Amino acid sequence: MCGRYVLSGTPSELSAYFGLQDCPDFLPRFNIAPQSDIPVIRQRPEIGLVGQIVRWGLVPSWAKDSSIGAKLNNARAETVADKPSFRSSFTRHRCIIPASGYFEWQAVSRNGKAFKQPWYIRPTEENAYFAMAGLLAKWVAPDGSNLITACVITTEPNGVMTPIYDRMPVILSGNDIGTWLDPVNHDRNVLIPILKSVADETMKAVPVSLSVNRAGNEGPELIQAIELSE
DNA sequence: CCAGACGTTGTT
DNA sequence: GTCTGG
DNA sequence: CCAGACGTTGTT
DNA sequence: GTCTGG
Repeated sequence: MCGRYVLSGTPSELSAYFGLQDCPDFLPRFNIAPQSDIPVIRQRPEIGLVGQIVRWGLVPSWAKDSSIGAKLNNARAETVADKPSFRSSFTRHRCIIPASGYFEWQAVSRNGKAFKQPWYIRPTEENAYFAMAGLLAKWVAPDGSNLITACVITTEPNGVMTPIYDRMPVILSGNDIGTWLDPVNHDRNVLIPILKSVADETMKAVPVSLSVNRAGNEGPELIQAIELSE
């Protein structure tokens, strides 16, 4: 899955990489947790690609209160087009969630004890970004205010992720990014097939320290590779 | 028909 | 809003 | 995702 | 065990 990630670049770097027409300000983050405000990329008709800050944790428009968002950090690619919580977002409100990399926890046994080893997964290419496939939803609070939220779509693991975990975020590349973001594209026969695990060569995984476990911790040391002891 | 759920993950 | 269960 | 709390009453 | 907060 994808429950913690990194976006360490600046708005101008992100704009240059993805060709954004506009991007709000944001700070570099090394430990982004669900319920955080995050930058996403969407396509505006007549304008092009733009950045926008939304909350991670999808709140569907029909929700009675926003608490359901705490559960909807991810959506499964296999069912996203059909589930009531995601269906309309899949048809109309797709986005890219840009990431410098993401974390995954590997269940291991060390000295006979269950233990979770965190890994950092980043693009093979330096200074590149992952374009994670995401969904958006707008929820209107009882007081009339709007809440825009997002979730990350997950799929089966590729060869890099299989030893670590049995799910991974959908990462789009090349033409698939434009196809996914095109707001007039409502064809599930086109959209569903691009939600596959990305090629092994595009990513590398390194083990990192347990510091990342605590969501309040921040800083580049969180993505520093460590030596694994037996 | 109305009522109630609507999700993923991991763990048992 | 829309689907499932009763 | 993981970490940490999980409660009421009354007093400061 | 389950929910909330980060």
